[in-house]
Amino acid sequence: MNRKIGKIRDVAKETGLSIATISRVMNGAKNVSPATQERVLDACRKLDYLPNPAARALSTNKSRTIAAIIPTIEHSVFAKYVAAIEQTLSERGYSLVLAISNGKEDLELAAARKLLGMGAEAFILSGSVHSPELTGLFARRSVPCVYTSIWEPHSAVPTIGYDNFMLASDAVAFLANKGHRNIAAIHGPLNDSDRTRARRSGAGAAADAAGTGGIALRFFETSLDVAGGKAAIREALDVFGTCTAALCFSDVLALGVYFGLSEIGVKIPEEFSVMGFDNLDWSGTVVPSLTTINLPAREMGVNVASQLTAFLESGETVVPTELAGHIIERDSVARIE
Amino acid sequence: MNRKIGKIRDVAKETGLSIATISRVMNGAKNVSPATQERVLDACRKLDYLPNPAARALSTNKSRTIAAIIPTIEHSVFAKYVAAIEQTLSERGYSLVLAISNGKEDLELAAARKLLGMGAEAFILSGSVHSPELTGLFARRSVPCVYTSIWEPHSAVPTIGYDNFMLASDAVAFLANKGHRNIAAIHGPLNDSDRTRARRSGAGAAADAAGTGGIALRFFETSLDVAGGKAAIREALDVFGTCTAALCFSDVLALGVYFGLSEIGVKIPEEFSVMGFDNLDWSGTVVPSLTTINLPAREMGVNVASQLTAFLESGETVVPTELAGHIIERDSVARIE
DNA sequence: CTGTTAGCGCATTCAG
DNA sequence: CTGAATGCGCTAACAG
Repeated sequence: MNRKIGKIRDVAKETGLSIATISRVMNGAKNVSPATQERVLDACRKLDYLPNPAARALSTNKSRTIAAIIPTIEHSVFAKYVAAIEQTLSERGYSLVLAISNGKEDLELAAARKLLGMGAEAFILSGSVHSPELTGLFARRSVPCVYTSIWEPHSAVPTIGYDNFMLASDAVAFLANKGHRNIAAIHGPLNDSDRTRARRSGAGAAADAAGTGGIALRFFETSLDVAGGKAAIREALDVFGTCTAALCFSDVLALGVYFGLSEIGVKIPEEFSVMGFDNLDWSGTVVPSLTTINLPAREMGVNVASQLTAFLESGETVVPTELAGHIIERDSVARIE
Repeated sequence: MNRKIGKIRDVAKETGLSIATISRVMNGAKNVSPATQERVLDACRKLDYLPNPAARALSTNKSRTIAAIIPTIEHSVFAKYVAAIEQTLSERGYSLVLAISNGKEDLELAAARKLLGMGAEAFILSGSVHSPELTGLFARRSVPCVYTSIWEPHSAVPTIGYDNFMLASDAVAFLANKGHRNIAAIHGPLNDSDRTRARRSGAGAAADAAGTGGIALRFFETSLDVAGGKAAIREALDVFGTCTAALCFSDVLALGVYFGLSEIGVKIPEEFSVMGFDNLDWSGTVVPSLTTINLPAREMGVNVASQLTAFLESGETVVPTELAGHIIERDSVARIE
């Protein structure tokens, strides 16, 4: 019991007003005379009073806290995304509680329970695959929730994100259009990510669409980091020597491919083409600059945060939103015959 | 007012017990018969009851929430650090509220106010330079707080981290020992980071210690990203053509240097040596592998989180802790004459 | 424009 | 081992 910190009554006493008035100015109610308003504000500063958040939350049934559970925050587009969420939430007077699931459903569920038990008013998840208990929990308590990094218009839960299937498909088409017929697709663990699975399906579909005698596409699963990319390209070259291009489902993997290739003296793009996914901040700086797919990480963060707060504030229903991703053509993919 | 969610009274009614008993089992009190305990737990599951965090916080005056304000979460060692904090806090039943300051004192202060007003029980900051209002605020309310990423044994606020001055100094000594006499030190914005300033001082001190005719060290300030590193090495080569090595105060900058050098066909380490700082996960994978300084980001996160929760739980005072960083010698630095 | 009053949901004495 | 009563600090009607 910290007796040092001022409560609303102390401010009331100090100003000779009632606690109701204090509460009013703390909440920006309009029906307070400017004079008393000033008086109250002064007293607050003097006593360095801050409303007790728990009491306020108990009264209003609102915590002004939103939870995000993300697969990882390290080496990836998620960092950018989280930063955007935090900023936007912050501007609107909300806080972000963060949990990391490592892509595991059980960890995600546990985190969600904890965060709920911590007062989170809404949840931001990644992807559309979650444990049934989780979705049940949210449904029963009618906790607003949105799935991000994906675009699934028919999902029961609103999605805000990009179409991974289509984007990967576009990437393959792009490569095909440049003359590449044998493509190694390098991706992270399938188990942990429905986004990766969608991208894989999309790439496969595009390859199939090219018809017989069309595109040979082989997949290489690896760890989602630079070392993974490096190992994968080595393997790809080994077992799929005819491939002329690598499509990496993350720029991080592409960076690994760069170094794997550099190590064995293969020149990009003259001898081998590389394409990424994410458009991380350094992708235009590497040499050669990386042709990749821009994912609207920042917009996505801003969008979810805005919509969720708007819903919480005024009940505006969250509208599923597709954010465009697009190919950024730079120098790492060559046209070949 | 969500009338769907169960309150403690509903559970009491359901089990025919009193709310006090329910409260007891929810809090793991020992003085409850195993039988009733079971009964209560069943009812909780059935009604899918979760204690209201605000009410609980109001009663106990504890929110089980810890705030971290970090300069950035993108492209850097901070992501790893934050992940470690989150995991550790999570294991101990605490939540992490995150705010990003971009290294600006005013943003940091604003964030702190918000987080305090949100119920954060303790704060994790980076570096030792903070606005006086901030420190005053914490002091008056006696909010536990620790400074991280630095080591300053005499600081009034406990620090948990590494000695940036010493580490940078060691790095210069290491390079000098390899025969380098003209070194370009590349770093991010000085204004935003006392860690950077400490590293700069340390590097300078080491150079001076080498005495007259010793080390020529020139500093290049740039943006803290890959592009910044690339631009800086170009400038360094331009105005300090005699330098034979670049000491980068972040691996991210070193990566930029790699590409800047690659672009103009300068070979590492044969023609130019590069040293980093951070030991990011990819630093051993790049080609050539990067000689850098390992910063104990993960340990630091675990340490702060553990100590802070221990303090909140049982009042164990936070003990300032120096975490060792050390040089990881790999292939990017050559010995020269 | 300002004051009074009644809970918000739970932890916690204190009895029994 | 269990129940009844009190109050945490604040917001939100409702009065005036």
